[in-house]
Amino acid sequence: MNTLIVVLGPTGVGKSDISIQLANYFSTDIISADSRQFFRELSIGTAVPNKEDLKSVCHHFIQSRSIHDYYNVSEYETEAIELINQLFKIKNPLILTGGSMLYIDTICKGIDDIPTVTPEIRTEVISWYQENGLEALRQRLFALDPEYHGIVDLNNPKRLLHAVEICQMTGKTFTSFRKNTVRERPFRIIKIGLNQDREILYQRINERVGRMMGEGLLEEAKSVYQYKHLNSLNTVGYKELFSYFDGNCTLEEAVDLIRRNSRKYARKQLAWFRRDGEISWFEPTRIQEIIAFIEQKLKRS
RNA sequence: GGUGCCAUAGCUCAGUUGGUAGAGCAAUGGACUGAAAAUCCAUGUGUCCCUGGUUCAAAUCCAGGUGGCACCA
Repeated sequence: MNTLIVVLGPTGVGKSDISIQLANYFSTDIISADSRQFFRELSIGTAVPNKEDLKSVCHHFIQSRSIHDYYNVSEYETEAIELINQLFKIKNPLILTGGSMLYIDTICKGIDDIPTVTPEIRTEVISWYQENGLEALRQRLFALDPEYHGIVDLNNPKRLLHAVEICQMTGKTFTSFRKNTVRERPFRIIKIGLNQDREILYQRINERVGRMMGEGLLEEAKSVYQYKHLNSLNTVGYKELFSYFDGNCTLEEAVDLIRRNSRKYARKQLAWFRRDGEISWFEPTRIQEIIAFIEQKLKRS
């Protein structure tokens, strides 16, 4: 049976390094599950692997899109699963790595079939919300889909907006699309989680931000500043610098904020991964242990 | 050496006329189905610098001490 090795962990823990070592060891490719490394205009701030690494190991879904493209997790699922199935014809195991929790879960378990919202509907619902406010949005959802209204976080506008969009567009309830069915994949999945002492992780994150600045993150952010409204640029490392360009803070404050938001992101990732009982955790320095663990699992099939 | 100001949460500081303390930041936990590096929710016991004194009651008033800052010698 084919095997997908999923390498996951908080930002800055060293997923890329480990993945590249594993890819070399197993002579295979890496598929990215990183919702920001997709974008070719962003490389320093998203910490894409360096050129030599990209040359030595074949990476997929790295810088394959533009920040101007609309993209979502469902499209990613379709494309990535198709690619994985293709690659399994010639390579096994394959490696999936990245920090985007929802994207990883989508590859492992699938996601319900919900229609993609058209730009017209999205614009309409958002502007309606901006005019009428959160309470009105809640009421609109209650009228369209009382069941979802009962379970959704009523303080979270994005959740409410999406449900309303779907109801509005399809004439059906959002609930009717939410089946929560786990899709069986035709391959086995081994989840390798990387984590380390919180203090060391934070130190690594802080240092990495400094390194990014040294590599020219400021210039990179400047080059996309005019598109700052794009969702793809609502990203740690960029939004803080945009705020500096707007004159809302000093450069030093912006860089501090990047560090802080990166740390928060790491914590959020860990919170998500904590719920997943299928992950085997390792220190990022223990590459030999990780290889031995995988070898043992592979042998058992 | 003299005078003045300051000392409260990891940090920066609030604390009104005495009634045993609370903001921001940091930190931490949680949620999560097509915007996910997004979005949302929750969490504050700390010798109120120390020792005495006044008082029913002191972070708050008084005295002394210690440390810091400023100014004058």
